Amino acid sequence: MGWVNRRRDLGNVIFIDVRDRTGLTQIVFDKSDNPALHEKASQLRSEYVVAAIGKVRKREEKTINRNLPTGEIEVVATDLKLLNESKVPPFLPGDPALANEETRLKYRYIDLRREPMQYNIELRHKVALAIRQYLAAQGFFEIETPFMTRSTPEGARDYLVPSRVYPGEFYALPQSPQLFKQILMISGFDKYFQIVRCFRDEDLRADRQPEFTQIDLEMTFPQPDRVFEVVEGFLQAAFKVAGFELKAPFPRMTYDEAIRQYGIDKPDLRLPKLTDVRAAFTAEQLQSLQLNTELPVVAIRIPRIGELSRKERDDNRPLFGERKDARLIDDVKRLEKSFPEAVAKARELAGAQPEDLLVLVGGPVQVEKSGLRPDYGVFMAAGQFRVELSRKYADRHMAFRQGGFHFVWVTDFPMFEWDEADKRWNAAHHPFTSPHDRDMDKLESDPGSVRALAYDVVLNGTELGSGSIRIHRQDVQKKIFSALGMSEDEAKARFGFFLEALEYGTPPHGGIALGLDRIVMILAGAESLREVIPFPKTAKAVDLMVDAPTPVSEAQLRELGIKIR
RNA sequence: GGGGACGUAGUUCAGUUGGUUAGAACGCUGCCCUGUCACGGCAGAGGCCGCGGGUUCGAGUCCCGUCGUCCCCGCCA
Repeated sequence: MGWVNRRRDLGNVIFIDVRDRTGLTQIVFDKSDNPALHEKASQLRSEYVVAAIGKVRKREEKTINRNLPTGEIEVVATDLKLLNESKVPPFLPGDPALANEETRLKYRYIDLRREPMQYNIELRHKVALAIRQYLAAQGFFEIETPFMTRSTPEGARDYLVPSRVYPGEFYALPQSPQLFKQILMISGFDKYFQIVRCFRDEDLRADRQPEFTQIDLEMTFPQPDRVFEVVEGFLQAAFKVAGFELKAPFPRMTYDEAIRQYGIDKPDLRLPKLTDVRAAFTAEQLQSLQLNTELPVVAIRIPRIGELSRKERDDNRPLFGERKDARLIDDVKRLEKSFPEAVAKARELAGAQPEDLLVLVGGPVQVEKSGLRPDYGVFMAAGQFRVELSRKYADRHMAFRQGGFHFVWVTDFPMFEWDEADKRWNAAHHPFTSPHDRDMDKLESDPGSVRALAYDVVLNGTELGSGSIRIHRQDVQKKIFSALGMSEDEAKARFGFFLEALEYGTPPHGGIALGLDRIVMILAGAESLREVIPFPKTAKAVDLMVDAPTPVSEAQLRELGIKIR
């Protein structure tokens, strides 16, 4: 039984490819064997649903189709049941030319019949199952937490659900089960996990959907190492499903190292490191290049790529020109004429081979985002530039074709970030993250230097997950709120229920959450989350199939006490 | 909120400097065909050129607006 994938009518013999979740099978109808049945088969059309009864026959040698797993057999039909007809579909699941995504999403049920989508959804199932099995075997309980909960104005915008019983009041859909899982630790549930939907009302991207799935976990009494071990374990299990063996433990680097060596807090270890080659230049040389002598000169070494053409250089220049916080000096060939010794020294410092391209980037810097050291801005810009370059050249240069999965733990994130717009410190991860013991005394004097027991797991430059050891002591939690400029009353109003829970014997605890969609996307080799989510939203957060969101009736609104202006 | 790309047949696309009857492939319909497997051959149907306005003797093509899809920035603790 299955769908008619293709019909090949040769006149007196008809071949039907029947498709189901497992693939294709050829059914043969021969007029000379059974004229009535052959006539019936000639009425079949694409996507009709059929049941064929017959004998499975080994194909003759010259009619074997090596391209098909079932290509050595076929079913010789003795009976045929038409279970359902189909309108002519807007596109055929077997068509190699892919329909426009708008059409695919509107007719998602047809799109999902396509073999690649069937593969992705099956992969998603298997990955989730492997993770569940691994965590269950490690003693984790999967415990559900509410979808209708309390709005927390921190962080992303909440999706709100109006309460009918309390007009004017709202539930919020969770951005993550963060506080519930911490309370589960306080409740004595030791090891918790959940593969759970999270909701954020923010603008979308190829790798961001308003509802997405996290592998959320939390445990009592862990060191970060213990969390890493669990995550590495379930990632190994998940990647094995797709046929990849991961080596564990994953390498680690601190946030500061990542910024210094890769210019970004989610380094792609396949790419070469950055080097500060300021020491190669004299102060006069830097001034003649109109560079701030206090700031680094970052060498971006691109192995075995040769010199950039004028056009390639110009194409990439805007990446810096628009940012205003860094300046592309030039590629080294041109600088060499003015400062041959300096360039030679810079090459040496960066460990550049003759065929390597060196691109130099320098200040001045305009810090926009944080209280980090000002030179980080340059590094971040450089990191971005480098990634763009690597994509551009990916097809031509083996240097960037190294396959494989390069995981890294990035640890010791800053506890706070300076919010320039609001002139205050924000929690870099979230306010329940524990600072390092050794930095406790700097919470007030120098918040920017406080490091947190927060960590990210990064794969090939993509952040897969983020977690921390949490604060389990009331007094520490109060200090953090105060460092964030939150009064005691304010903290009580927002998180009172949680602060109260903290007072009743809270064990040390910590955990992490990883994006399931992103993991599956990477394993599927997909470019967008929409390829691994059965019913995704468009970039404007619309479901094209069910046509949501929609206005609702006056009666519904009245019942909720809501007026639309 | 901002920037960019795209929108032509059911689908994927082409459409020259603005020029009179808008094309191709796949799909669809009919006929032919006994070993195809992206079957093949012949014939045919199928178009509000996203929508609205403007410029022009004349607009798929130029201009303005608008809607939709995609990508990026902001945003996403």
